[in-house]
Amino acid sequence: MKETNVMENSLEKAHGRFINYICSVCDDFGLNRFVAQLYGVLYMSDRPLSLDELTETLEASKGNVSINIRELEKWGAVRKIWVKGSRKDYYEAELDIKKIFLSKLKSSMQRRLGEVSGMLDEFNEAVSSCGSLTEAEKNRVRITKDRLKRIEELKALASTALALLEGV
Amino acid sequence: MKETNVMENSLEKAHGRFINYICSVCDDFGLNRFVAQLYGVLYMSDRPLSLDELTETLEASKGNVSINIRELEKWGAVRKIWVKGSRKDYYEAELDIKKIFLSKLKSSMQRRLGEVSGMLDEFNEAVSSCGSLTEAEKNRVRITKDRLKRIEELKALASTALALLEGV
DNA sequence: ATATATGTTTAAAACGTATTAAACGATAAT
DNA sequence: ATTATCGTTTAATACGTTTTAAACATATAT
Repeated sequence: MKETNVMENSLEKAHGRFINYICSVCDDFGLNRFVAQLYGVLYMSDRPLSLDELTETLEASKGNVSINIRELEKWGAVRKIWVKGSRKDYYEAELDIKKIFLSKLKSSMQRRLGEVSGMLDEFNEAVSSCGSLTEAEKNRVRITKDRLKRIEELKALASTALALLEGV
Repeated sequence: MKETNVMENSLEKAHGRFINYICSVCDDFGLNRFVAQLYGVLYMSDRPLSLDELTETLEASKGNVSINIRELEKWGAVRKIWVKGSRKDYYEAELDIKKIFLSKLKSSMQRRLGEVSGMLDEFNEAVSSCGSLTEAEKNRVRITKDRLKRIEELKALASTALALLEGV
């Protein structure tokens, strides 16, 4: 056996382990494992790969590759590359994982903060629009107000945390 | 219609919206929606609730409640409360959501960092244990080394970020 | 113009996870 | 001791998501 085969094999094995790793990170965030596999292959590749090559490497249908590579594109995790003399689409990985992560975090955070604001408004309206109450009812309102305050604080905290992370 | 019913209804509606909200946050992190519902009900409750009450409120089977409430307990998101004169288990929510989030983040981060270390070791071994290579092979090794360096940096970054978050 | 190469869409199948109902075990009340 | 009350476990089911294969659309080469 040639020595270079040893390298190929052990490198391949390590690449496989890397892909497994980011798959399980994807699991943690409720993301499709296949996008992780796509990204992993591209991240470790020394050149842009075509859909065909990805289909072959990952032994998946081209429909599956097509759908999920565009998902990655939306996140800015991969980008389409034009290759001279070829009609195919080629993709390469964005190598700055922190950038990908933060941009995704930022956009979802913004949506979330908006949702929380709407929710808090609804709560405040519900709480403020009530007149004479029994003791038990007063207690429920008191508790709800306390929870509102906590969520309000949490919301502020989330903004701060995001700003901090961007600065790291 | 009594004015207090208005309060009950609008409060209930707002609580429902809150639960929907944290359900969708759970989705973002790949968590079971039902744990969010359980937590939401307890978070908004003015007293500890029994498994029976949770079963009834959420119209779920007691097996389901049993399994998922223990999941929440593991995360420190709810705690069991002893109620005098009752044989039932009662639960109340941990109200400090930041604390729950960080403790979960911390433990999973620690596991992850360990995994990354193991992975990097494997890579370094694979890369270093190869002698004479063709030009193409040299290139693959060069790329792999570059990716290793990036992951290494990311790992350090993650530690820093976690420490920062804890300080917020 | 036609055929070929490519990426996308879609309806059906495969798959994994969540949920249930029922059996079970343990504890406390009678 | 027996019965009633709880919580847990488990095997089967329901459910949603992912994946596929095939039809489709589009563009390029011949």
